[in-house]
Amino acid sequence: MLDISELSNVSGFPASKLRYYEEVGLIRSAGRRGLKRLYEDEVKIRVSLIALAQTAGFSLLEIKQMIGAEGRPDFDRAALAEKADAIDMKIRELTALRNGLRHINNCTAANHLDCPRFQRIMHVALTRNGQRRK
Amino acid sequence: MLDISELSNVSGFPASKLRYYEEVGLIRSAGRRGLKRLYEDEVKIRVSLIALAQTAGFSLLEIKQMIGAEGRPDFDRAALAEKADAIDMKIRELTALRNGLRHINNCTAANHLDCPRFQRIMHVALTRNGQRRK
DNA sequence: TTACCACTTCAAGTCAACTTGAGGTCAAGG
DNA sequence: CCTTGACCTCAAGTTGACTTGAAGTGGTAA
Repeated sequence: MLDISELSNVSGFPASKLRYYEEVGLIRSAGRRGLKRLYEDEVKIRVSLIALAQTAGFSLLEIKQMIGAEGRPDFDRAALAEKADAIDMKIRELTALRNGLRHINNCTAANHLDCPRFQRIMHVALTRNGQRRK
Repeated sequence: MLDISELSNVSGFPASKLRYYEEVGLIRSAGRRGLKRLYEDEVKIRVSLIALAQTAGFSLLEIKQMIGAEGRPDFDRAALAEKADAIDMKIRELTALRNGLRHINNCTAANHLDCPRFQRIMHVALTRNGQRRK
């Protein structure tokens, strides 16, 4: 059991953020000492996961679908598989983007974006683009 | 040369978004016919790149550092290399996250987040977390 | 027992990234 | 020449993800 300042210290998240996450149901406190929140150790991992998923560009709502909202009510396997697939896609896109940037960095073409080599590198990522838009 | 509705069609972005991107300097119109914007073909790739980088979780400001703001003023190689490295990191984290989710999906442990196998999968991504926080 | 102070709540403020709406303009077709 | 409609500008509104500030509370040390 740790209180909010301890969790704040190990996670690097300000207390306000942790309270906010609790409010929206991403984490939960196991109880109170007086009016002060007490968190289980598990929460540390949850918070790390949240940070991780966020840098990956997922919204708090999407993250909720991944790591679950309330305490236990078993994960939605279908949603989870879907998210995993979405991440797979993102990885492929990011890989293309990274390769594209690295290519630009030692490409001599006048206009990098028009460079056919660049466009070939990015091809997979760029062409799927029209379809992705809702 | 294409006008804003054509660009909107091929990119899937509403015209308002394209005007906004122009306002903040992510794209630019090559001129006007009357008061209507005209875009060069290059812009299509730029817009795709923006979409791509956005799903990867980069802010418009960061994207500006990758694909450049104005017309030409050569890319900042250092910044570009840095971004490529950041993407590399993200790829590693996403890979861990994906593997973690897939593991959860056929793990029988009561509390998935406490499952040692899960934690080992996520280890790389989770431990770097405290350091990442500014 | 009282004072301290780290916590609490709740409302309001902030910032990025857009969207919406009102009112204006101008090239093209009739 | 005149209307039409797709574009324009600019201000204000929206949403997600928080932060900030004012006012309250209650274990703990003195």
